[in-house]
Amino acid sequence: MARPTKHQPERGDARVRLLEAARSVIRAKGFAATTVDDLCAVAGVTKGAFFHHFPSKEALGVAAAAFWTETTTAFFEAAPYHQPADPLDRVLAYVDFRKSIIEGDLAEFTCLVGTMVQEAYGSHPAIRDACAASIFGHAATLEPDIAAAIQARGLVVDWTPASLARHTQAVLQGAFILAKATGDRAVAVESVEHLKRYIALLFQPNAAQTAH
Amino acid sequence: MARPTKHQPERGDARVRLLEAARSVIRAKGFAATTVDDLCAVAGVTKGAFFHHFPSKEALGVAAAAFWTETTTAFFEAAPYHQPADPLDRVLAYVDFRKSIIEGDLAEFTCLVGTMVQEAYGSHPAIRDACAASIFGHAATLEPDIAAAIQARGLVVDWTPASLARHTQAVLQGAFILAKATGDRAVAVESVEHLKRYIALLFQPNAAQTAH
DNA sequence: ACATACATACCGACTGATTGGTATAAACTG
DNA sequence: CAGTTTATACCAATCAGTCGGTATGTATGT
Repeated sequence: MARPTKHQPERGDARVRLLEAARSVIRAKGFAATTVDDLCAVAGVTKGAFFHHFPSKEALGVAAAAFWTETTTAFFEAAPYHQPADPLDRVLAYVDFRKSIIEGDLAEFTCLVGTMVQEAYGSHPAIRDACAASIFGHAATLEPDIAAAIQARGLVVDWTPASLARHTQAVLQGAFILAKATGDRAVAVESVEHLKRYIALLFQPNAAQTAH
Repeated sequence: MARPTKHQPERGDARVRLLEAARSVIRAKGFAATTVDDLCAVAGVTKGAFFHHFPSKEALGVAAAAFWTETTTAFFEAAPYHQPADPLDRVLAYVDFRKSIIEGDLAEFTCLVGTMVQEAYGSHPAIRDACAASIFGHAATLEPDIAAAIQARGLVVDWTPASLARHTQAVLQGAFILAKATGDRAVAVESVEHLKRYIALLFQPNAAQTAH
């Protein structure tokens, strides 16, 4: 993957710099409003380099989603929320961890693929699929802990581990939208706290769990 | 509604048709990818008419958000979820109602202002503010019933009615994103059911409510 | 009654800037 | 040298926005 280049020793190669530029610019402006020239300027490359590495702007969108999947997967695998011995504690630690990384600028903590899929779902199926794979692939990593938490407590529930895992992602994506609307991350933190409270209540003994 | 007067011949015809076009096209393609020509074609008017009614594309975005607020406010005021005598039942009926209107095409049940604010929050502050007013104005309509439900049960809680009201909107917005990613509304319905279960658990007697 | 003056609603050809994408050559690497 | 990567110049298409013009209705003064 990484090829040694003496052409521009300090900076990474053009492809990665373009993907990093896409990650930040698209999160701030959206996919459609981001121009190829924007990305070239931020990455410090020319259009020739852009179209050498990506056949089209849409292809860059797909690659940016895949790049997002790679980097976030590594990030969450290395995160400390896997340490608790009890599976429920791991799930709650995940939510706490997600809360703790809501820091800094909006474009730094919001989700690239959640932003992109809103614009791409109708016009760019390839981007939509890459975003869906990213979101639901990440959600799937939560399922084993949720399932183990149910079993450890002998709970009988009318929902599935997969659906709760997806729900956590829905809350996060929605929290990001509200944060963008207010310009304040506090409203996002607040929703994540409601999510944590929900999970705690779900696993509380003797809770009558009926939604219908 | 109102017959066109002599002084205002066919008033609102072109303007309202453009706003209705914006409502559907922007929900399907996003704000940036929607062109003025798109809107004119769908509304059946010319560009001259567009710029007669709106000074800029951004101004149309603001007007579309205001139009969305007007129409949805009327829609929710007329909805049947206000009927139950018990305030908690009204809140749960609201969630059920939101679930029941997740029907048909994605661009028919998703939220215009939630879609727009993602693209506009950085580049178009006027649109962002109009979207924020729409989302949080709607959330605020839930607060009295939530507060009444707390009081009716003599509950002591470590969260506010306003924060729970905002959380309902976060879940809905996030549910729409997941639905756009899958192309299937089922995943959105699923999250709304988790939301309902959460609210039911919050108001269940003897629930130890601690999130921290 | 009638002309003048003005306001509103809309039309559609046009424009200057910008867009995604291409052509081709130069520069670097092994 | 051969292959890969990057630079520069360019293009056709498209974009938001402009502008002169038409049609219709209202207000006012005489």
